[in-house]
Amino acid sequence: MTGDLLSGVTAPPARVRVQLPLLLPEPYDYRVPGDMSLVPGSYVEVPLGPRRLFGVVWADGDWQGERVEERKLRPVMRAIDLPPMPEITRRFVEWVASYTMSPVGAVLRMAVSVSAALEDPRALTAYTRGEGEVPDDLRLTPARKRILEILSDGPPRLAADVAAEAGCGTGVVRGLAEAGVLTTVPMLALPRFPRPDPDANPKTLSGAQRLAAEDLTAKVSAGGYSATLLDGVTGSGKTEVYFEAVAAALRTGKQALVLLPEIALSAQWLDRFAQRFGVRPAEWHSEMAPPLRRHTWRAVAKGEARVVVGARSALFLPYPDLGLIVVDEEHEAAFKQEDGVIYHARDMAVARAHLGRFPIVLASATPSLETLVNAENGRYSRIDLPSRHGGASMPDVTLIDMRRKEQAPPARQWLSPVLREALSQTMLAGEQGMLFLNRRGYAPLTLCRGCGHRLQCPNCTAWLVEHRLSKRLQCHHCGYQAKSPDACPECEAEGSFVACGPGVERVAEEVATLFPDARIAMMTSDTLSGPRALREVIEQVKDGAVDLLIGTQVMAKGHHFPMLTLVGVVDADLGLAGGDPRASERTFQLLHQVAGRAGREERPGRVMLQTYMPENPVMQALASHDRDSFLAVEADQRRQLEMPPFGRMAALIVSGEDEGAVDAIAAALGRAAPRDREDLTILGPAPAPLAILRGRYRRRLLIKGPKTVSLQPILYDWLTRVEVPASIRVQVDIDPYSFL
DNA sequence: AGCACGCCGACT
DNA sequence: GTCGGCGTGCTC
Repeated sequence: MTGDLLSGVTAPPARVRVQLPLLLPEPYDYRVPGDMSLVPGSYVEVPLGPRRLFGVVWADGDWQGERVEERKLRPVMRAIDLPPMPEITRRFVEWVASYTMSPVGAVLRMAVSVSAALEDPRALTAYTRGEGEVPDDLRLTPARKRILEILSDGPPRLAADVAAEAGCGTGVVRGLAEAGVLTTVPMLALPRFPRPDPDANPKTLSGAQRLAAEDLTAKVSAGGYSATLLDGVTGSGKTEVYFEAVAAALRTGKQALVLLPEIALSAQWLDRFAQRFGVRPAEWHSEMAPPLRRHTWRAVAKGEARVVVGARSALFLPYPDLGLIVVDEEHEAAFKQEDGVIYHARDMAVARAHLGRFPIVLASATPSLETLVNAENGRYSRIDLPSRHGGASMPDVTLIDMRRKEQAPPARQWLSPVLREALSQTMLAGEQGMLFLNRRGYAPLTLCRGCGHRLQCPNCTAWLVEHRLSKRLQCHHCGYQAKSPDACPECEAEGSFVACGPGVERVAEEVATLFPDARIAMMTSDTLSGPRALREVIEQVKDGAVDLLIGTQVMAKGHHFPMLTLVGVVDADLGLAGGDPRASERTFQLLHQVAGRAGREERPGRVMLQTYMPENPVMQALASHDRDSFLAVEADQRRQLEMPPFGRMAALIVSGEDEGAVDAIAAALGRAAPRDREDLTILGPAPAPLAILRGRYRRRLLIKGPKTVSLQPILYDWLTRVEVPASIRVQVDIDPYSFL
C-alpha cells in the first residue's frame, strides 16, 4: 500500500463496499478517510445507524452498480490491524451464500463468528480454588461440588471451560467466586499454538497404510485439487494414514484442517494427534469460551495456527494458506447444519478445496452413498484400507427375530432370552458386554392409564420423554423441561402414568434386576456432563471396573475396549420407520459403527441385533458383512427414483407462530410452484419432519429434479412469485438430509 | 441483528 | 385522554 501511495499511481479509493455480518442483500458503501489505506478483505469498524459494527471490505471502489449518494456515506471508523480476509475465503463465503441461497452477510457471520474476534484484546479472568473456606451455609449442589473438584488442583481455568466440564452454566462458577470459595486471577497463558512437528513421532505403518499414506502425501505435496475417499473399517488405521497427509501439508508450509462431527467428545483424537505431532492442534467448536474463540480465530488468521481440528464451523475460518482438508466420519449427519444458513459441511469442504486448489480427504468406515457414487464415477479417487487382521476380527452378527415367541422378551421387558443368556455368558467369562439403544430417557412416551392423555411438548410435535435419573420430563427437540407431574394434567388422576416403550434408563433398570451383581455403567449425553465424565467412564471400562455398558449414540464412537466382546442392539429397527429412503443408509451406518465395538484385538466378538424385520436388507447386510452389495441395491433404488445423489433435491421450509398464516403461505408457494416443467417434481406442502418446533409451525415443500438442472435459479424464481410477510420465514434447504 | 416508527387495548 | 404491545422497515 505504502508503495502505491508513494508512487502516486493508485490513489486510495474514496469509497469502499463493506460487507456486514447481517442479513443484508448487499454490501454497504463507506467513505475512506484520507489517511486510511484499505485493501479488499480489510477488516473495518463502521457505523450503522446508531451502532458500530465490524465488517469486511468486499471490493474496491470500482463497483459499477447503482451507487448510493455521496452525501449518505459515513466514514470508516477504523481499520483493524489484522491480515485481510484472504480472497479465497471471501470467494468461498460468496459461493456458499449463492449455493445455499442465503444472504452473503449471513455466511460472513459464520466466518467472523466471534463478534469479539475483532475487538481489542481484553484481560481474561480465570478461576482457581484459592484459600477461601467453604462457608457452612453454602449449599453444596452437585454442580458446585463438581466445580470444586475440577479446580481442586491444576492451573486456574476459564469459567466457560470449567462450566463445560462440570456440565453447568458459567453463572455457577461466578457465584462461587462471589461467595469467596473461588479466587479470580488474570489469565495470561492462552494457548500458544506451537507448530506441530511433522517428524515428531511418526508411527510405523502397515503395508496398506503406507501405500495409502504415500498416495495422499504425494497429492498434498503436489498441490492442486483432488478429492479422495479413504474407506476403511474401524481399526484399519485411517487416522494414522491421514495424519501423514497432515504431516505433508505441514512440510510444504500449508495449514491443514480436520473436520470432525463432534469435536467436544473427541479427547482421544486430540491425544493421538499430540502423540504424533508433539503438540495439540488448535481446536474450534461452538462450545468454546468466547475469549478462546477470539484468540484462536486470530491465530488462524495470522497463520500461527497450522493445524485446526474442528466442527463444521471451522470451515469458515480465514486461513491464509490452507493446503489440506480432512473430513473424518464423512457420512455423519452432524455435518449438516440445520438452522440459519443450511449447509452440509462435507460438501462445502469439497467446494473449499476446489476453490483453494488443494486436496481433500473424506474418511469413513461407512461412506455416504453420495461419496461412494462420486468415487465410483471417478469424480473422487478412492483408497481402500483393509482391516488390519484380515477379516478375522469381524464380529459374528446374529439377528434375533423378535416376532418368534421363544425369542420375545416377557411383557414390559425388552431383552430377548437369547440376548440375556449371551450377556450372562459374557460376564461369566470375565468379559464385558454393551447394550445399545439410541433413545435417551426412561421411555419415549408416557401416557395416563385413566384417560389416555399423552405427555406432549408444548412447543413441538414431540412427546415429552421421562428422565427418571433427573426426575424430569424433557423435550429432545427444543430443550423444554418440566418436573414430572404427580397427577395427570387432563383427568387429574394420581399416579396413573404408564411408560410406553424402552429408553436406555429403562433397559438399565431391567439389566440391574436381571444381573444384580453386575457393575453397570450408563453412557448417554445425559449422564456424561462433559469430556471429563466421558473419559472417566472410558477409563473405568478399560480398567475392567464395569461389566456392562448401556448407552446411546455417544457410545458408538471409536473407543477401544479390549475386553468388550458382546454388543446387543435393543431395537435395531429404530430409525427405519417412516419410509425415508435415507433411513436405511443411516441405520446401516449407525449399527455398523456400534457393531464395530465388539471384539477387537485377539478376542472375537459377537453382535446381536433384536429386530422385528430380520429380512430387511439393512439387517441382512449387517449379518452377512456385505456392505457393498447392500449399498449397491440402495444406490439402484435411488437411481430409479432419481433421488440424490442421482438427482437434485431442495426443500422449502415455511415456519411461523401462526399456524393459519403458515398454511396459507405454504399453500401459496404450492400454487406458485413451477409445475409446467416435466423434469421437476414438486411435493407438498406437508408438515415438516417436526411439524411444530420451538413453538413455530413448520410446513415443507420438496422439489426434485435431474442432476443436470441447477435448482437455485428455479427456486429463486419460485420464491419471488410469492409475497411472504415478515412474520413467516421461508428457509431453503438445498440437498435436504431427509427425503420425506 | 438492533432500533425507531406506527397503529390498536388497559390504565392514571 | 395517554402508555405500551410488537409488526414493519431501514441502516451506506
